[in-house]
This record gives sequence, C-alpha cells and structure tokens, in this order.
Amino acid sequence: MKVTKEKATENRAALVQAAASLFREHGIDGVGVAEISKKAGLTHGALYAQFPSKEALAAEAFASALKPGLDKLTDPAGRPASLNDFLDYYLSLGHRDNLAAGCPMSASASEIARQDKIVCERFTEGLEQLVALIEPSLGASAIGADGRQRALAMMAAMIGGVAASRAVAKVDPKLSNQILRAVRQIVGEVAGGKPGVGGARGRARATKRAN
Amino acid sequence: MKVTKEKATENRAALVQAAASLFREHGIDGVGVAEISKKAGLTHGALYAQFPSKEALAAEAFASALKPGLDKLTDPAGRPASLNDFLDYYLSLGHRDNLAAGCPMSASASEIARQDKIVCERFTEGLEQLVALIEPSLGASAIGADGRQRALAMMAAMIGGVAASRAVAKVDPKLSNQILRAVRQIVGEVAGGKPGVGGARGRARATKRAN
DNA sequence: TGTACATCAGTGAACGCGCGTTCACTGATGTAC
DNA sequence: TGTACATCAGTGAACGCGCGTTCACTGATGTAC
Repeated sequence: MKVTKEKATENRAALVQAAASLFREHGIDGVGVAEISKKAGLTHGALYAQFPSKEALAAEAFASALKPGLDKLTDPAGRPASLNDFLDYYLSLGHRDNLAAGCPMSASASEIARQDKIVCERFTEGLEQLVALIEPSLGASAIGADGRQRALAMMAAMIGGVAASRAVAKVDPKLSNQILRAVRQIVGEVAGGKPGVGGARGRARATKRAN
Repeated sequence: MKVTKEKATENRAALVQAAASLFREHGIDGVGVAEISKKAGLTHGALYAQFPSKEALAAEAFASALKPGLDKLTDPAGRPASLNDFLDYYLSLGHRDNLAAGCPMSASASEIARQDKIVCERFTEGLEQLVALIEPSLGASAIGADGRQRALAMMAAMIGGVAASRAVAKVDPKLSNQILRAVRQIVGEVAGGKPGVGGARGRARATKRAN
C-alpha cells in the first residue's frame, strides 16, 4: 500500500539506521537484507523500493555512521573542536565495546576494500574529512613529518588500534586495554604539544580511564 | 578411497594453504568450504576428515599465514632481525597489493572479533609474538612511552595503515600511497634512532619506494 | 469541496544459488597372521 | 613373503537454510477535474 511521502522518508531513514548499526556489529557480509528490513519494521521488498541494491544501502549507511564521529571534531560554529576529546573517545573502552554505535572505519576497516566501489568512496571521503579536521588542531611535535602525514598516521593507528583491541578482547582483556592505552599515548605525542592536546594531561586522563 | 599417510598430510597442508590465501583475499566470510577444497584439489568432504569445522581451518590458516611475517623479524639464528626491513616490507606497495600473500592481521583486522574464539586466539598469539620481536629492536625515541607500548602502537598503525591504504586504493591511489608513506615515517620515528632503524636512511628508502 | 483515478511505497511469494555440515559409501593402504 | 581383512581419507549426494534480487499485486495517497 502507498504511504505518505513523510512516512516513506522516515522508512528510508530507518533502513539506513538499521543497516548502519547491523553492518558495524556483524560486518557488511554478515547481515542480510531481511534482517535489516525487519529491524526497520519493513519487508525486504520495501528496501528495494528505496535502494537499488544492498551495496547502495551499505554506502549510505557507512556515511551515516561516520557523522557522529565527524561531529565530535566540529564545534557548533563549524570550526575544528577539541582534538583531545576526540582521541579520548576514539580510544576509549566505551568505543571498543559498542561496535554498533562506533566508528564504521574501525568496525569494517579490512572489509571495505572487498566491497563495491561506492562503499570505498564513502570510506575515502570520510577519511579525508577526518584528516582535514584533525590537521588544524595539531601542535608542535618531535615527529619529523608534516601535519597531513601526522593526521593520516594518527587515523591509521586509531583504526588499527581499535580493530586489534576488539580482536583480542575476548582472549586477553588486559592486552586489549594495553593496546588502547599505547595508541592513545603515541597518537597524543604525534598530535603534538598544543596546551591540552595530547600532552601529559590528556595522556593521564586516557590512561586512568583505560584501567 | 584411502590414501597414504604422507599424501593425507600433504592434502591437509594444501587445505591450510588454500584457505590461508583465499581467506586473506576475500575475507573469512567471503569464501566457502567448496572453493577452498577445490583449490586444494579435493572435495569438501575431505576437508571435514581433516578439520572439525570451517572455523578450525580458519584458525590454522591464520597461524600459517602469519609465519612468513614472523620469519621476516627473525634471523637464521632465531634472534630478532632487521626491524627496518620489516617496516619497509609491511608498508610497501607490494604488501598492499598482494592481499593473498600478506599479513593476515591487516587482511582481516576488523573481521577477527566476529569470528570464533579459536581464531581470536591465533590473532592474539600472533600479535604478542610480533610485539616481542619488535621490542628488542627499538632504539632511543622522542616518544614518551616504554618499548612494549611503542611496539603495540606501531603494530596498530601498520595494521590500520595497510587496511586503510587498501580501502582507498581503487578510489584515490595517491591517497593510498600517502597513507603508507605517512605511517612508515611515523612508525620509524616511534621505533627510534638506532642506526639503520627508522632513521633518515630507512625513511628515505620507504618514501622513494612508495612513489 | 467532492469525486475519479493514476501513482507508487510496501507486501510477500518465488527465483536460482551457495552456504556449512552430515553421511553412506568406496577402495587403496597398511596391518595381522 | 603372501594373503585376508580392518582402517579410514576421500567422494559426492543430500540436508535445511539464508542469501540478494525480482515481480505481480495491493491499497492508501495525492492529484486532476
């Protein structure tokens, strides 16, 4: 049966949201269209009225899942916000343990290259956006590299750090925490010494929380 | 029909090797037992004569795939070998472009946490082994962290770096190379200043190759 | 404002296909005599 | 050394199941008059 335009838009958003959390939780190949549709309160046929394919939904879900992370790096005025807070969040136990609501980059890092190009494009855009928001917040650092290099390496370390921390969590919880703490420390040093950014204060806070 | 003990052992090894490369190439969830068996020159029934489940094969395949990487960090006498060479290899275009023969950690990073515990155990063991081989090769560094922390963060950065580099490769090849170069640079600095380890020589070599 | 009707979001059965695993069977191996 | 036979690695059909996608159909919406 037909449905109001407003309701159709809501349904589409519900599909994207359901897909975004299920994909992060179980992987893109680990969830079927039936499960996504069911979580959104629809049948799988409705999904194909809104999206041409599962891949297209995955691409939109990826972009949607990335938004909260980007928002954490942007203050209300649209300018770069506290880098330190972002690093603390990204490498927190809470982020590690809440796959479904976390960064889709660490949740799906190694899966992306095997997906359709439209999904890789969303990943690429997201990475460029994050790097662009991190770079202006970097301070002086002993690391001999320019800002973009440092921002790229920081994102790589955080993506790999969260993925590795999750991979070992069931087997060796202590090691899992150590990984987060180690990456937080090194990423803080790479970020450099602007007051309150990656300095001793930030490090102490992160270490305390990771225990 | 029955087969010589020797042939059975060969067949088992062929299954592990086929699984190791196919899992890295297409992901653990992306390959079926039929394809693995076929590549090993057997039927899927034979696989279940050798392994209790696909997961058990995946665990053994993961450990097997990790061996060449561990060997690169060990010299013939069993002592830690050149860290610089390992970093150059891990963050090379060749490693990025040869998924099937590369490190299973970067090939499957985000998939591991969703697998059976026996697979997570192999990942955990492998990470501990790599860190144990990296740590004694670290030199003095401006980074305020102990050796184990530095080694853990280096592995996280390399795993995330290679995964991210692969994810963007089809969309933005230049960015893909930049990621490898940036991580090589930062990881070299974190490794510290022992002659020939992560110093200017190593960095110049890595940068040249990544272009 | 009231009526007739085209639109199209959503339904649910059906498509062909591949999944991981089981199992009765085969037949060469390797052992016991 | 030669023969009889138990073993068991490997075969291939079959299991139930879920996959992504298609499609004829439904019926409320929203438009045209």
